[in-house]
Amino acid sequence: MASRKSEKLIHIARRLFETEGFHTTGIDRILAEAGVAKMTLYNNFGSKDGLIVAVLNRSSKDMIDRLKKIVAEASTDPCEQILGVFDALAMWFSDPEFCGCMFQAAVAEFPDPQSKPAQAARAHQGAVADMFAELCTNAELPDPQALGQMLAMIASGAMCTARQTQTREPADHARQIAEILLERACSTNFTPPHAASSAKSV
Amino acid sequence: MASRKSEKLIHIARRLFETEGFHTTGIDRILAEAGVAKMTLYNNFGSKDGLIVAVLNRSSKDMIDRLKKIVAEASTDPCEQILGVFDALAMWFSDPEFCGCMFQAAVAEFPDPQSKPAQAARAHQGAVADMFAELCTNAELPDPQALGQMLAMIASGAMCTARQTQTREPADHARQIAEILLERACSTNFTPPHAASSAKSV
DNA sequence: GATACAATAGACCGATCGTTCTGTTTATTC
DNA sequence: GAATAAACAGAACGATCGGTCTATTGTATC
Repeated sequence: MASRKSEKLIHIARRLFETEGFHTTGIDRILAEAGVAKMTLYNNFGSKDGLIVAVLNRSSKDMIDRLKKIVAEASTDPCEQILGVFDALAMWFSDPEFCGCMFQAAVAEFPDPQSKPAQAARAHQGAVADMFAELCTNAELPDPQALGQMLAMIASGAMCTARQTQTREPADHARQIAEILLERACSTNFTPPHAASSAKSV
Repeated sequence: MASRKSEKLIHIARRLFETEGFHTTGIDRILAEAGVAKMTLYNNFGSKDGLIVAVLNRSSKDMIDRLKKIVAEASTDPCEQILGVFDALAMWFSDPEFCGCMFQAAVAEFPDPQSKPAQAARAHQGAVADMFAELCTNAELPDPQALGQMLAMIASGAMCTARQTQTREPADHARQIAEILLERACSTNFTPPHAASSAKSV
């Protein structure tokens, strides 16, 4: 279990699914590039859909882990950390190999909301929103849950627009919007996070 | 040309592509539901890809025309009109038959940026941004071009998140963000459109 | 060295896909 | 009513797909 072969399959399949789509990428293509026999795939994942789900789950975990790490290394200030996510997006979009968010593609290719890939995409969107919400909580911002969802939505819009327009601009726009949003949230009704010594209201 | 049969094909194909995807929807299925012969499709559109492009172009035109109409009927105030777009999104998401934005799906299913469907999607995103920019110009907001792109990006994020989460919340969040953005844009460095008589800065 | 098990290559299957071809029917125009 | 062209139904094509089956090879453990 978790053999070297199935790891290789996940790794190769992820790259192919990302760059060429789920339906258009045939099983034979994955097997050839991974140098793995067909039966190994079916013994480990049961079906192509099984492999797809495995790839999605792995990708979600990897992406969020990596984001948290980048963000933690970027700054100790919670608000700066939130903006760091959008800086990471900008770097991602600048990569010539950038080809959009896998999970948005998964939802598009598997329209049935009950399908496993759609569920995985839904879970991923939730995980991203939760990550943002956690950072908002750290920043002592009001209503971190809603704010987290908004930030995740802005990030989604940036990813999808970057894919459509083939530019990195959306990341910068998204960062600006996030800045404005955080500024507003800070000044509304809670203690400003940057002036930590001030008295709490009421 | 523009015969009743090819209109029927576009109409039926649009619905099927929307609800079940481009690749998973077979030609035979479209023909059966449209009650059209196979050769009629190939005589009118040349290929399945030709039909897909025709559907995308038609959808883009329809969607933007309809949006402009809704917005014009909603209010005469340019800022209110901008927010009206997000109200329209909210209504769209509430429709139980809502299944996401066709153009996002097209980009996902046709990863090659040079492909015709990808180009159509890029053109559509540009058209939406232009529409927002025009409204921003009417509202005498600063840098309407960039603002238009931001608003289009927020709308994209809402559509994509609504699809993933199967909720209408994203539309409300998007509207809130748009409000904040407009508020900021009004008060920054230009003459506030609502208090037209105030002195210009500097 | 024998046993057990995983992984191999590759033929094979049924189904489906987009597309082409054939021959017939319908509608339009003179 | 004849002529032209469009739309029709449906068989057939080659290709590809996901998945199964078989028989062989390598590699551990006892």
